This record gives sequence, structure tokens and C-alpha cells, in this order.
Amino acid sequence: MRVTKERAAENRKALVDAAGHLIREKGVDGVGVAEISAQAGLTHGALYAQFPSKEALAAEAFTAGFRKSFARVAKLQRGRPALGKYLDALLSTFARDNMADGCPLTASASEVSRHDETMSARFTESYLQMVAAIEAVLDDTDADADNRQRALAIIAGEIGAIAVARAVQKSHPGLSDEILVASRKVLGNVGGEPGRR
Amino acid sequence: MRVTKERAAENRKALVDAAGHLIREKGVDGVGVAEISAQAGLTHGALYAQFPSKEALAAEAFTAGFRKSFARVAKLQRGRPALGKYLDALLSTFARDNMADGCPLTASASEVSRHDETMSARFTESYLQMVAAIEAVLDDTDADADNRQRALAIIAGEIGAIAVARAVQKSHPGLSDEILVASRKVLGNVGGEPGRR
DNA sequence: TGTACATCAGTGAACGCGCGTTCACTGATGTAC
DNA sequence: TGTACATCAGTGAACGCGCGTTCACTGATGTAC
Repeated sequence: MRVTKERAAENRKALVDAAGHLIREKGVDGVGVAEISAQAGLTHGALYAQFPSKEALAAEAFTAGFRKSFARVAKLQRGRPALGKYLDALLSTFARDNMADGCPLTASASEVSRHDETMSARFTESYLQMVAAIEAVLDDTDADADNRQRALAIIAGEIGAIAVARAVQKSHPGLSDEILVASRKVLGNVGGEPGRR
Repeated sequence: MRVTKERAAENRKALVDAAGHLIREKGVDGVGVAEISAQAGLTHGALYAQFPSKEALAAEAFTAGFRKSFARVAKLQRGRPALGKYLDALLSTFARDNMADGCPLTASASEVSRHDETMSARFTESYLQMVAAIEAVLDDTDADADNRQRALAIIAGEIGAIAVARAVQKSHPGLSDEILVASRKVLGNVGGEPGRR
């Protein structure tokens, strides 16, 4: 039956939210429209009243998820901006273990290339925002690689570190933690962070 | 009909090989047993005469693919071992564009966590071999992060760089190349490689 | 403000489709004599 | 070496299942008068 416009908007948000969480956790192809709709408290038919396809919902969920995640991370920069604060958040065991609430960039990087150009464009847009944020907190100490290059490599390194830490976790949890610590330290150094041993 | 033992062994190899290539290109869940069998010149029934399940074939394909890929990369170390040679190979546009022939670690990192512990163990085993190889070519210049840590971070960085380079390629090919170059340079520096500007 | 009706968000059964897996069968291979 | 037969790798039809999507329908909402 028909619902109020406000209710319909809430339902739409619930779908985007559920899709975001489930996709980050299981991948676009690892979750079905039935599960997404159910988590949003609706049937799958409602999904198609709001979105033309699962792919379209996935794209919107990606962008919305990034916006939320980015806002959360950006808050860390109240006061003194510092690369270390970003890295502590992005490479924590919490970030590794709660991918459903994490950054879509990290969760979906390897999946994007298997989808269409729209998905790639959404990913790129978000990635560049993240790069700009990192670039802004780098000090220009390294004469060899400029800030832009270091920012590109730091984000790529962070994404890879989380992927690998998750991959080895089931069989070697200790190694998984070790990878996070190592990448945290090395990427900090790349960003000009002074050693602390 | 029954075939010779030699022929059966060849067919098994063909299945492992086809599975390896297709899985690296499309992911475990992105390719079906029909396609794998067809590429091996067989029907899907033959696959089940050789393997108990698709998952079992995928696990064997992962290990076999890594062995082959690792042997190829290790050959680069004839003569003077150097991190740069590894990085040039692993972060080339060729490696990005020919994932079907590349390293299973790079291709499957993010998928592994969604499969069972067996898959995780296979991944870890291969990852640690790669880490040992990188660790062996690092010189001990960085006082802050030890060789083990730097090796862990370099491999994670390489895996992330390829994932991101592929993700942005469809919409921003120039950025994709830029990421490879930046990660090549930064990870080289991490490994103690002297600047070359 | 009250009434009549068009709109449309949401429901749930049904669709075709491709998936991984099973199984009765085939027929050349490998073995026992 | 030749014959009889058990073995089993490979075939291809069939299985149940879950997928994304469609569609006839419902009934409260929003609007026109």
C-alpha cells in the first residue's frame, strides 16, 4: 500500500544503508536483494520501486557509505591535522574486524574492476578525495617522491594491508595483527612521521 | 570413456590451469564450473571425477598458480638480487592488465577472507614465501622499521596498488598509471632504494 | 472542510536463468589368467 | 601373447536452489473539486 513521502524516503535510506553494510561485508555478488530488503525491513519488490536495479543501489550505497565514512575520519583532524591519526584509524584491528562499518574504498577496491564504468567512476571520485585529505597532512620532507605520489601510495598501501590482514586472519591471527602494525609504521614513515622506537 | 593414466593427469593439469587463469581474472565466484571445464577441453562431469568440489579445485589452482608465478619472479634474481627488479615486475602495467597470468596473491587477496580456513591457510603460506623473498633483498638502512616489517608492508602495498590501479582504470586510465609509478617509487624507497630523480 | 478519485510505494507470487552437484551410462584402459 | 572382464575417467541429462527481475494487485496517500 502507498506510504507517506517521508516514509518512502526513510525506506529508501534504509535500503541504501542495509546495502552498504552488507556489500562491504560480503561483496556485491555475495549478498542478494532479498537479504538487503529484509535487513531494511521491506520486501524485494520495494527495492525495485526505489531503484532500477541492484547495481544502481550498489552504486548509491558506495557513494553514501564513503561520504559517511569520510566525514567520520575527517573529524579526527579537529585540532592538529596529522597523518598518524588517519593511519591509526584506518589500520586498526577494529577497522579490519568491522568492515561493514568501514570505508567502502577499502572494502570494495578489488571488486570494482569487475563491474561497470559507473562503479569505477564512483570509486575514483572517492579515492581522489581521500588522496587529497592525506596529501594535505604530509610535510614535504622526502625529496624523492612528492606529496601526491606519497599520498597515492599510502592509500593503496592501506587498502592492501587491510585486505591481506583479513585474508590471513582465519589461519594466522598473529600474522594479521603484525601486518597492521608493520604497515602502520612503514606508511607513517613514508608520510614523514618521525621514528618512535 | 576411460582414458590412459597419463591422459587423466594431463586433463587434471588442464583443469587446474584453466581454473587458475579464470579465477584470477574473474574471481572464484565470478566463474563457473562449466566455463572452467570448457576451457580445459572437458565437460563439467570430468571436473568432479578429479576434484570433490569447485572449492577444492580453486584451492589447488591457487597453490599451483602461486608456485608458477613465484618461480617466474624468482628468476629475476639471477645475478644481483634487488628489490627494484621485483617491484618493476609486480607493479608494471603488464601485471595490472594481465591478471590472469599474474600472482594469485594479488588477484585473490580480498576474496580469501570470504572463503574457508583452507583458503586462508593457502594464501598465508604463499604470502609468507613472498615476504621472505622480499626480506632477503632489503638492506638494513631503516632504523625505525625492521626488514620483516618493511617486507610485510611492501607486499601489502603492492597488492593494494594493483587493486586500486585496476579499480580506477576504466574511468581514469591516467590515474591508474600514476598509482603504479607512485607505488613503485615509494615502495622502492621503503626498501632502501636510493632516490633517482 | 468534506468527498471522489488518481497515484504509487510496497506486497508477494511467479518468471527464466545459471549455478554447483549428482548420477546412470559409456567404452577404452588396465589387469588377471 | 591372447582373451575375458573389472575398472573408472569422462559424458551429458537432470537435480534442487537461489539469484535478479517482473507484474498484477493492494490500499493508504495526496490531490482536485
